[in-house]
Amino acid sequence: MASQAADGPETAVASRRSKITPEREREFFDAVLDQIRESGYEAVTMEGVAASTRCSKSTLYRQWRSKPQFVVAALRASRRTRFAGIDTGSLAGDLRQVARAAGEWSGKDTRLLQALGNAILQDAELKKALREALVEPEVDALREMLRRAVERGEVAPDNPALEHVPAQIFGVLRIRPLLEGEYADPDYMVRFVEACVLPALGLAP
Amino acid sequence: MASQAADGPETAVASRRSKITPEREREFFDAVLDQIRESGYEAVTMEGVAASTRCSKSTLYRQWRSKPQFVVAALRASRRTRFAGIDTGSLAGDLRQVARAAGEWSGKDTRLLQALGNAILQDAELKKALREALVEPEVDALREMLRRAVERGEVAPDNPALEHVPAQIFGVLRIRPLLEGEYADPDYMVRFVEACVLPALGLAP
DNA sequence: GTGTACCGATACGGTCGAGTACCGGTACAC
DNA sequence: GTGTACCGGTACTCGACCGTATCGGTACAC
Repeated sequence: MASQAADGPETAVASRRSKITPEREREFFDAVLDQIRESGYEAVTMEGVAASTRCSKSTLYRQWRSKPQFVVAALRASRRTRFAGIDTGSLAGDLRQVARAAGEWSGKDTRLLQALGNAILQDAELKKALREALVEPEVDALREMLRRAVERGEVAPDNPALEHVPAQIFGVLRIRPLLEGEYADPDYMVRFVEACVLPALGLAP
Repeated sequence: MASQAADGPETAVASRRSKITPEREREFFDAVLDQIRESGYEAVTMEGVAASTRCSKSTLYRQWRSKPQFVVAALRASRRTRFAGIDTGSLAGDLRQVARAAGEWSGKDTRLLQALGNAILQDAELKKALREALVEPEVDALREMLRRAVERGEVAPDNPALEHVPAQIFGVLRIRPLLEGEYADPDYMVRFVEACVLPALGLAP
């Protein structure tokens, strides 16, 4: 936020005549997110990030006013849409692809979600950034798939399972480490979609 | 752990000739869990707990060696089985009861789970205590219901949705705050069970 | 070549909380 | 009544980390 200027689509920091290249900025962001995944939000220190990227603490504080703002910037810059673009022609096919993709990045993203744990309960800005980076783009993409399926007549528009598809998929991703001690992998996610999501939508596997 | 003796089924602290009654101990545990829910594990201080229960920090450190061990003891003492005892005669009835019960305590327990966030990634003892207190008893009770249903012939023993029922229910509980901004309530949970869990098991609502 | 402005390094002030030590008071045992 | 052992209160040590200040070095502009 502090690093975003309203003067064009160029990268954030370049507009402040900083010598930090976008690639260098990416290194900072990757480093802080990695450390969050490893040690949790509270345990991450600006000194640790500075050390691991071989820059000085001053540099980080010059670009971002505080630790929360730094992390928020890192999250915003990591916004991704991994489900967008999936369109196999059938809902079952789409959801299998979603399951595979979700299983691929489950370890990294679920861990990040978990490691930010109580931090997002305390910091509304952080929570918003997390939702916009990791959750909303994917939910939107899922809803778009479901809309297409309804349009094609694969699923009745009033099927009550429709609204729960995102919760089913993200919920299982999130909870599996706690239930079974390991992150959800692509095979597991495909089995889950075929065993639970598709039948609830009235689609035979 | 430090407060558990192997000399009988009596309460932990009494065996150490402490003047802390079990009721008083319960106050300590409730206080620390409440503060965790409110501020997160890292932000909870022994001083804060002592102040809110009008005891001294010394007392807490006399009974429990450190903050992690204190929290672990509080979790162990809060072990509950809210699903055990549900037996309506049909799986659909059982799962509706489960949904209602889960919706009731969802706010408190989901919040606790979230607030312990990254702490359980760092402290294996804490993670174990949390699983044993909040997760395993309920999962066991669920599995027992499903076993009875299979025995009654309501569900085919090889139905692939069987193994995913706990993940579906706990997953949705856990993820809803992030997706929709509010905890799952009993009505929502019942709708979810009827729209997704029962159909996947081949049971018409 | 000179100025400017950012870089890395380091040192510093301030805050906060874990865990310890010590104190006087008091309840209970015998 | 005397001893023992725990209680609450407070003061303390110690370490960690946020955020600031300062300084010499250096790349780029012109």
